[in-house]
Amino acid sequence: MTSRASPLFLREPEIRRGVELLYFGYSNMTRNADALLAQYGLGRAHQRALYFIARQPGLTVGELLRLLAVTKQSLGRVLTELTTRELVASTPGETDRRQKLLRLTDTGAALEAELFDRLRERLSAAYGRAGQEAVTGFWQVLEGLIPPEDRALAMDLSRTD
Amino acid sequence: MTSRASPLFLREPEIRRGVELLYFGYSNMTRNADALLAQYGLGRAHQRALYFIARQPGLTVGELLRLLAVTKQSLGRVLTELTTRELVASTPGETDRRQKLLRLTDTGAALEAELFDRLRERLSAAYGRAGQEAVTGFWQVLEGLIPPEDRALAMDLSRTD
DNA sequence: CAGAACAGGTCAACATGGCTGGCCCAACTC
DNA sequence: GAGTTGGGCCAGCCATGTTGACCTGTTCTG
Repeated sequence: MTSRASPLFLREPEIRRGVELLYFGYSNMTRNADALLAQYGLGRAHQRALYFIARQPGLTVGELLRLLAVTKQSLGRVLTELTTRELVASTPGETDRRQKLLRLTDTGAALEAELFDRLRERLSAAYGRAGQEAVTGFWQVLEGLIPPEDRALAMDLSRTD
Repeated sequence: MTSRASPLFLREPEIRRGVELLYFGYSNMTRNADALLAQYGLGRAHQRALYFIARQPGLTVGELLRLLAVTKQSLGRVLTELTTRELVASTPGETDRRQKLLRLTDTGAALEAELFDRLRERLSAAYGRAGQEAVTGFWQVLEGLIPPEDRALAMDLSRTD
């Protein structure tokens, strides 16, 4: 079809390679935290919530919903458990008191740090092997995978870094 | 701790950025095929099986198990459905007749192509925006996320490209 | 100020896709 | 002939996603 006119790196084998690497890379990074999660009797859904609350303390339930792109129901379950176990706490919004501003408790923060270490372990090894330039490319491609309308949301997490 | 001595791109904000982009990028790419899968009444597990069978026709059940890193039980369910719906077929191995060499039927291949198009849509847009150099970096980092002992397995898929 | 819109919580019910453990057959290996 | 291996399949469990309905309280708006 159009492949004759496309640059080499846009042809099927190169796309397939990306699909596979993305699959394997993502799986392996996340799998690395599973053993730890199991010790605490938590699942990946809990980890994701902890992660984003750690990343942006004071975010609202609605914001977290948009980030995770799951239903209120799914998130609710996870959030209730995390709150019951005193890993997450919340305070009413200041300007809008309907909102709940989420944050980690000390225990929650400690656990999140431990979980993050498992991710870091993998990712920083990969960064180190590949080098700064490669890391930049890695970011660029991944950023392009996010639909434009969602991009700001995701990028905002790095706002204050 | 050691962060003072590390190159800038190995510090926490850069690692966090990678974690997030990997999460959002992976989610968005795969989500793009969901509507199509739903039309056929299939799930992501089916797509993954179809994908790898398309990628390496004639691979055995055991090889597929290793690639997907799930249990025999989980894969079995998926494979039975795909076979019943005549999307996947198999022939006994030539040297070892216990093995089943998996391949897609014509219908299966057509469906896989359609599914792959959804992935390609996203990924090639991202590749195009980022450029050849970035794509190389993207590959390098992701490759480093795969534990060394599994790397050969994953890389073998690109053998014949 | 009344009513609509919104943030969040919760219920019941269901689907998907992981998992374990056990047990089976047929084929290959020694 | 005995043990190992490739694959299949049973029952049952768990985590996490979904829908749709409905409730409370807060905020916004005419």
